[in-house]
Amino acid sequence: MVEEFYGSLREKVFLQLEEDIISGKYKAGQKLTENMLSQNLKVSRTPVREAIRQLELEGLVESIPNKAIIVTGITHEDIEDIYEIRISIEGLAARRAAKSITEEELERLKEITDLQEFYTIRQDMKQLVKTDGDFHETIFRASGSKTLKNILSTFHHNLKKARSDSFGRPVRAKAVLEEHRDIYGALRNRDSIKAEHFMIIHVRNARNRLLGK
Amino acid sequence: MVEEFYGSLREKVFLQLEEDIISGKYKAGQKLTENMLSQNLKVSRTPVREAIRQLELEGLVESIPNKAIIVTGITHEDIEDIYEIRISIEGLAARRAAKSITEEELERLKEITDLQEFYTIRQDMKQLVKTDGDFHETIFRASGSKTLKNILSTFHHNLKKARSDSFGRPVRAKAVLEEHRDIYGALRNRDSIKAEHFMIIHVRNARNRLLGK
DNA sequence: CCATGTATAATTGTATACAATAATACAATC
DNA sequence: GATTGTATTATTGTATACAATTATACATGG
Repeated sequence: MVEEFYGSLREKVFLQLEEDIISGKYKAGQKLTENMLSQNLKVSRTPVREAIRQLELEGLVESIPNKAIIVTGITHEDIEDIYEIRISIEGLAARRAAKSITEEELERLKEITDLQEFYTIRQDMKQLVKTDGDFHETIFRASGSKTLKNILSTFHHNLKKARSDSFGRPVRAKAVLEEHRDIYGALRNRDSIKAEHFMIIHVRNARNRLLGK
Repeated sequence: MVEEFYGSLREKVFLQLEEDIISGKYKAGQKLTENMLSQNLKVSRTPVREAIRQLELEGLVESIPNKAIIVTGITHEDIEDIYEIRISIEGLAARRAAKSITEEELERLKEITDLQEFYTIRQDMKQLVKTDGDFHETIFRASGSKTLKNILSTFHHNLKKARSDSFGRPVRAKAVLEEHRDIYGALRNRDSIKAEHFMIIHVRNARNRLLGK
């Protein structure tokens, strides 16, 4: 079943290019042209250009005036950086969320972790990546900080591929589930200290699982 | 003397709108239209749209499909968030920079701090804001981390106005200069521990000077 | 053979025309 | 009077034409 896409062409192009760069279809250093992209994606250059401007700000491409668009991509070092920064600030997001999270958001977290348990048993890696993303996104939205939300959502985007590889073994998925439950429990009790603590541990473990350290 | 602008129209529009939002000319909640902006700035809608997409990613505006562009702006809370996050990660940038900074970049930092001393004596606040920005930008570029550079350059952009207000008194400018010299010295000695330490202190002080805590 | 100038092509930058969508005003109906 | 339907308007979304800039190929002169 093919999933329909209802957004604008620009959004479609943006997501597609992001996917193609993160997945490695377009490799670092590769030169892209607007014509080439608009022909490939069967849209005009206008939505392509708008998408390029956004990718530029995300650091996935570099646009050289009147010359070309160069793919920057996500390097191994970038991933390490992102985890290191996440360790610093995602705990902050959890601490904030413990104070401002709503009952609806807590309900949603519960639903997500239940779903996650279901998919962990089924070993459905694709869905696990999605629920993991949803879990974190709900928390940094609940933090009430636009700045935290902006940074962390970009990070999670850029880690998408790397994380999907990380769910390779069920034992890891189970550890992730337990860590999420710890964080959820702390948020439910509105214990900001524990929420921060568990989140820092979780992100650090996630990094170690991914980078094998 | 009017400063000439040599970049693209899109860049000009982006910087102008960013300035207008950060300075408060366009207030939070205000509705903008592409036509209005293109008429004001005497350019077509194309560069305006591209600029809007970037501002959207920076979180300065919110674009509602087929309806309008709503100004989000920078709130007092956003500024507090930005400083709190900067305290977490700008020290990291300094630590990295201590390891990877080049002789040229060190030379540049020296020039910047010398200039800063000059402007501190002259009490030229406008130039002090600029040199302060240059100092930090040089360091997080020297960190060699694309991710750190991206985040911190956005932060410094968004803090532009707030910081220009903070340089109001010469005693403060002098404190900033001393802190910069400490950081420079640590980087010159490639002492990553001290570089991180002094940077954290500096950002914390900057926040306190700005927010009066 | 190398340097330089020039014409050509490729690419991005901008403007404009038109399409799609959502809001609004207003009339018709109950 | 309230509600619903419809025409109009306003706004964003997309495509295309053209301008400006840069790269490339090639010829020309030393």
